[in-house]
Amino acid sequence: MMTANRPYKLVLDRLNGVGLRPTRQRLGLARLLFEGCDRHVTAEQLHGEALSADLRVSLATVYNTLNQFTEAGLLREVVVEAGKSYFDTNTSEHHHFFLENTGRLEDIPGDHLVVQSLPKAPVGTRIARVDVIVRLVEDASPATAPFCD
Amino acid sequence: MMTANRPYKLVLDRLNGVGLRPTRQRLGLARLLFEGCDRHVTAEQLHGEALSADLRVSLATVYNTLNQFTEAGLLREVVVEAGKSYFDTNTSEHHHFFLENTGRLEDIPGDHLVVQSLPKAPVGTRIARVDVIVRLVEDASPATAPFCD
DNA sequence: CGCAGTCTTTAGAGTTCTTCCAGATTGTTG
DNA sequence: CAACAATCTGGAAGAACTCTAAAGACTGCG
Ligand SMILES: [Mn+2]
Ligand SMILES: [Mn+2]
Ligand SMILES: [Zn+2]
Ligand SMILES: [Zn+2]
Repeated sequence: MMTANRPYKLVLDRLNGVGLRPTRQRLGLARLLFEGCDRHVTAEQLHGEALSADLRVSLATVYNTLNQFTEAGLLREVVVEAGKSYFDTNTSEHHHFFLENTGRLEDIPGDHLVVQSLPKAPVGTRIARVDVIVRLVEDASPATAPFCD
Repeated sequence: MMTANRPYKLVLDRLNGVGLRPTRQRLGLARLLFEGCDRHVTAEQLHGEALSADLRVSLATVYNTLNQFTEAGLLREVVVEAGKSYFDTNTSEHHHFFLENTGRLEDIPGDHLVVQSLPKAPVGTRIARVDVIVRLVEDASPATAPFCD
């Protein structure tokens, strides 16, 4: 669209950086994932985007690629609903809003949310990750009188 | 084992309280769920327990019952892994440890954990629930050499 | 009681999401 | 460019549910 080579180079470096062979499919998927702003996608979604972008790739390869990228630390998997995985291009520590109506997953902006006084992990274990999911539902009345919390 | 009637009465009242007809299956499952301490079970697990306890019940009924109990507020569903639901007999507000190795889900004791400065929900939405999952992994090597990032 | 109407259970089929498989293709190395 | 391992692919398989249709269980009423 605006660029043809430079960004290619960037994702190429990223693949090389984690030791994944830069195949046509992986490069294409990586561009879809990493060339824009941060995203939260499902495998089906990404597969659809790939096909729209004329990147021929099977769904199995999309799953393989998402899992490989996750193992390599380029993505992070977020579980919000039984039976559906989201892959997050933002791998830094952060938490999520989940819009139950639409199924959209969004980052909670800034450093708003803080988890305090985490108990220590039981003996023999250590904390691998803390996930906070704030589940949102559509507000009942649209334009109502103000409402005191 | 130790009691035969009294506890039956308790779960019976509980079913009546939420307007669910006290069938053999629902009573049996309710006893397994509510007569001991708080639990976090999957449908398959509970089905296995039911069979062991000589309660003949199909897996479909276990799913139906868990979903009905959840709708009725007797249980709460917790999602920790894509493709697997846990049902929690503790319906009060609390958070969880998830032991990734064993697949066990446990309550975080006391009021240890606090989520602070939750951002306000985006317009048109309201917060339905906040889930915190602390993922634990088996502690690797106890004393390893330090490692610079 | 005895039957009707309604709710519940069930086996098995269907769905959805994801992984596996085995043969074909591609990327890399020399 | 040949050789070989890594990768890709469509379709089959798997896992976790959900639905369907028919049989069975409760309940209220006569
Ligand atoms: Mn995965
Ligand atoms: Mn459910
Ligand atoms: Zn995110
Ligand atoms: Zn719990």
